[in-house]
Amino acid sequence: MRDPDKPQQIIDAAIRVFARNGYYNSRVSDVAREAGIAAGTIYLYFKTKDEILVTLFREKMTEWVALVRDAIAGEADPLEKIRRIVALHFKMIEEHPALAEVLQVELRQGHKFFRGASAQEVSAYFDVIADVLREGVLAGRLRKELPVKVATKMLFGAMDQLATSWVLGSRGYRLSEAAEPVATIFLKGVCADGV
Amino acid sequence: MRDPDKPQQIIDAAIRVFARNGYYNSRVSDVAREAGIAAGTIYLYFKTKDEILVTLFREKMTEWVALVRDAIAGEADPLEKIRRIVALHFKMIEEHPALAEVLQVELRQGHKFFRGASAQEVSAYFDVIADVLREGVLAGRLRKELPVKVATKMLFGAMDQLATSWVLGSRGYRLSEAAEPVATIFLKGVCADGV
Amino acid sequence: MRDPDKPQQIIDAAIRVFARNGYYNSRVSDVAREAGIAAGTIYLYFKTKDEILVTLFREKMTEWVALVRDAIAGEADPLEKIRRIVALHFKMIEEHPALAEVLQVELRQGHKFFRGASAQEVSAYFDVIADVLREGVLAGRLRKELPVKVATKMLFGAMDQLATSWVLGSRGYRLSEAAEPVATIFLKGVCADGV
Amino acid sequence: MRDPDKPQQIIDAAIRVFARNGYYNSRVSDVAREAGIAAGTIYLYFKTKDEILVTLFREKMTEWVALVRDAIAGEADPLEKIRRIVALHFKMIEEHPALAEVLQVELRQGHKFFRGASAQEVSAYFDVIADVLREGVLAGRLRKELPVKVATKMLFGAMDQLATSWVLGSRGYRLSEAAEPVATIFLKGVCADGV
DNA sequence: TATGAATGAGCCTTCATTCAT
DNA sequence: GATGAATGAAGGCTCATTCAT
Repeated sequence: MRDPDKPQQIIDAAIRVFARNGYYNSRVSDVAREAGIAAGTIYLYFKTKDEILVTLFREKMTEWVALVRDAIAGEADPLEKIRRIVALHFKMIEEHPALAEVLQVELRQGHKFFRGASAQEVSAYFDVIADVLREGVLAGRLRKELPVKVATKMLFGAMDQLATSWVLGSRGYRLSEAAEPVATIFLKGVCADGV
Repeated sequence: MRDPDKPQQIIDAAIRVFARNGYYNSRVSDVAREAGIAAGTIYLYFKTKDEILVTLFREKMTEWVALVRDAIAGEADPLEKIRRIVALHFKMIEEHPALAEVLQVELRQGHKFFRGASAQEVSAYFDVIADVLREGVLAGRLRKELPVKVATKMLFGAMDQLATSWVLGSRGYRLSEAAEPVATIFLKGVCADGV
Repeated sequence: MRDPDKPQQIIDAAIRVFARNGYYNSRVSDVAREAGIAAGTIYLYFKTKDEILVTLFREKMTEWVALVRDAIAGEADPLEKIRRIVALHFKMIEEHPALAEVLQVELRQGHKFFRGASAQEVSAYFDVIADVLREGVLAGRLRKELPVKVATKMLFGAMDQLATSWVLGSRGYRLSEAAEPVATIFLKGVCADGV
Repeated sequence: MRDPDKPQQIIDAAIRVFARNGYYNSRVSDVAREAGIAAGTIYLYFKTKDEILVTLFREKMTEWVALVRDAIAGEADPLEKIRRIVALHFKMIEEHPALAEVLQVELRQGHKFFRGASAQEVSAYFDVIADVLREGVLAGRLRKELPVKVATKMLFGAMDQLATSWVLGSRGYRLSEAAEPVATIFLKGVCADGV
């Protein structure tokens, strides 16, 4: 009989509130007010304030990774896959800036929560990228001796920084426009020489 | 304010404490204990807990930028300048992991403090990189139509992600070893075609 | 209020729960779960949590006193009556230790509830004892100048302490075995000299 | 530098507050106000609210037992010792009714705190009484086959009940007046026959 | 009548900051 | 200047009670 939509409503409210003020500067009662419920109600669905953040993080990251996987599933060309990942990454940030803000900031907080608690979800995204890169190497499209792990982090870091600048900045431009140059530069950097 | 070393001692203690527990999970009394002084003494040098963080951030970022500027001052080749920046970035992270942890995490916090409070210092580092890239473009070493701002963020993001992974991870390898591949991939990505 | 058994079920559940955790450390929902009903249902039969305790107390004390009265009704000898009271007191404790625990502890709480709320029921038990003692005095079996009120409290206190020790202790012996020595010592203490 | 009188002041305030409202109906801030300090200050001296109660209990019980031991130390006659214990017990209750109320009520709470936490202090008082009774038996003043443990609990229970009635009642008489009859009845009950 | 999700007042505890010494 | 005891506002969480179903 417990409302199955409540947890989602609470998480969505939390995303907005945490994005606005940061996790530590948000009160549980703020999240409740934003969700249009009483503070006590939150504790019917989450044991602690921390759990809201961890759940939020896991859920969204899992969705995100699934979405990316789907988006590249039908594509054969590894290079094109990379282009799609970058485009999708920026598109998602643009459409969910509040979520982006929370994930990016709190992901870095690292401490407590994400060391372990969500290492799985984060590394899943890294795996998606790394898999594509390995695929490209095997297909001869990327440099044979490419250090995949390093390149993976570079691509993620590059996307993440563009996203962060946009999210924390004035957003006076379309982030999506950066997708093509980012992909191009990265791919040029990792491509096999004769390609 | 007789003792001119106190503020520095406090900041150094704060770096260690904040790196260990994060800003919000650190108490002012923790910083005091780490610095070997009484909690009240901190308030002779800093007005609030926040001010410790802001001061810390500004000071260290300023030092950092000056260091980087110096390191590339004597070098004419823009490509080599980039290689030096990457190498120095990783070297500094490796030598001051606690500081790195604080800067990286809190830089992302963005909110309150760094929106404005330290935008100047951060953007100074971006400027260093962007200047080198523009130099490279003018010299014909980098692509003529290179979107410098994007490339700047990409390089910073790539370095920052490598650094973050290393800092928050088990540190079971030398971060410096990543400098060469990172620089190489990036430079390949931004180089003028015939180079 | 259709179901006439519910209040009783709730009270019985409350006895077990309160005995286990104490009144203040028991939740209404604990009592509900123990009774196999929903928390809200309790409020169909009791106005507040306090009322459960007061009702429980009154009901059980009334039963208790009636039982004691019955047990000594057919006995003519006042001394034998005292022996029976002691034996019965210990027997009841032994058979209903959970109830005993609740009554003894909460009886002492005194505050709020029992100052007045249940003074009647408690004093009824004292009255039973006092009546027997007065009877014994009149019959010349007990000391003529016996301070009946004091003696009443002494006997009750003695029984109660034996019971408490047993209830809160490891219960590694039969409380009933103490009935004879307790009665004997008390009666020796209050008997008329020549008897 | 920490004020060595504060813990005592807090405990004394707690005694008054707990006596007035009971432990569970008292707020830490009530104790603070009664002590004339800020609520937070209490936590400089006690880790939790529970600790106040436990400390209070231990400290007072230890003092109490020491006082009783001293009072009978100079007396040779076991019977007279009993008389002194009873007189002192009532005198102390009369002089410190708030303390008495707290000890008596919370002693019965049994749960959590006093099962073990203070078993030592309580049993020390029982030991004092039991020792005197054994002494009396050996001296031939009390019945040879007297069940000392039972008699000990009886005497304690009798005194405690008189005290409780007085403390929780209207106190319209002097509790000390009950000392003589209580001692007399008890001693008559346990005395060797020919005495 | 029975349910249990929802409510929100209430309380313990923490900790940045102050200030008397 | 340096100290650290004291302050008290703030917030996470609990749980008795209500009420829509």
